[in-house]
Amino acid sequence: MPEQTSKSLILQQFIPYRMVNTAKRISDNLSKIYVSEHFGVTIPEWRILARLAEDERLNSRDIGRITMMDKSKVSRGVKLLDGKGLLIKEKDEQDHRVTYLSLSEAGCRLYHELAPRALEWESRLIRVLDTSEYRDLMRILEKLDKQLDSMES
Amino acid sequence: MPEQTSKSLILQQFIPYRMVNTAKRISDNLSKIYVSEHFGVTIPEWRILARLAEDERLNSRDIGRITMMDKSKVSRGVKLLDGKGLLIKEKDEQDHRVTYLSLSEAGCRLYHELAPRALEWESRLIRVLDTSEYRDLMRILEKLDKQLDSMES
DNA sequence: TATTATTGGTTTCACTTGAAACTAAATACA
DNA sequence: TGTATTTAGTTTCAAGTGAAACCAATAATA
Repeated sequence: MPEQTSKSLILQQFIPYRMVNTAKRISDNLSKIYVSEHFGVTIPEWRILARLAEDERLNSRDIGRITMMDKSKVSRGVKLLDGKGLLIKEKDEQDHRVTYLSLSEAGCRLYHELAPRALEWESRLIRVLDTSEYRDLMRILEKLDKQLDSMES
Repeated sequence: MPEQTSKSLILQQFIPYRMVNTAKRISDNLSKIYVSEHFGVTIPEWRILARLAEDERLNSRDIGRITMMDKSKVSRGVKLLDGKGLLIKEKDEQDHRVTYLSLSEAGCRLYHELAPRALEWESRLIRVLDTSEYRDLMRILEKLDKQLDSMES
């Protein structure tokens, strides 16, 4: 009987480890753009901003669902953005629990300052991938996401 | 003059966003195995454990450098593992600042309980990728890491 | 219509995190 | 030598996090 049947775990070849490490580096580096670099926006704020730039009049719940942030995070992000006058809030007339959020003038302006820099940073990052690799990565991420859906349920 | 030259940012197609989201889901799900599932090991502890299983007699600094954890995290992880009797510590005779760490009997045993489950979880995750996609992903992660190295400097 | 369950959103609380300060030891250099 | 710098590792502190409790409003059901 072999004393150690299992294929051994080598951290450098362990997908979860690699993905998490690389993603953290990406997040840390990119976030420097909006967090420090004179914009003073947190990551949750940035996500909400970006999401509202794509779709007007979302409520917190929608934003949470779409961006995979739990409701506390969204709530705090919204509070911060609102405090800076970057949002427009509209209470739903029918359902008084929900508030629709959109970007104010200032919110739009900030977004249009930030987005090009974020895109520029991304393009510098993925410059090392050729077009097929870029498509591969997207497809792989989609597949992994789908698999996670099924593993979570 | 065009009023909006920049390619617009769509969150779902923005690599940093996608990578960070997927990696977080992976981390959250996998960590359930060792955090809760009757092992009670934190993520930093697990990383140190796994790393020491691969290489004996590392000091905290080495572990930090290799696993990309800052020294506070390593320090706390080591303290926890040591408190459970999972480590062997040896002070360097020449340099009294450094302590070499190895797995104790119990540490080895715990590792050999955990590793197969982690690998099993990984294999369930990547089951959706065909062999070429698996290789693609590894190569892409390597390229991104290398690019991050150069962007950070 | 009263009662119960559900939902959108906020807040609390215990825990984790990383930057910075710190300690102790070793090294460099005057 | 002695003084300044660097390094291994710990601790402190302020901030961020998510689970759970909570509040108010709506929907479901008796």
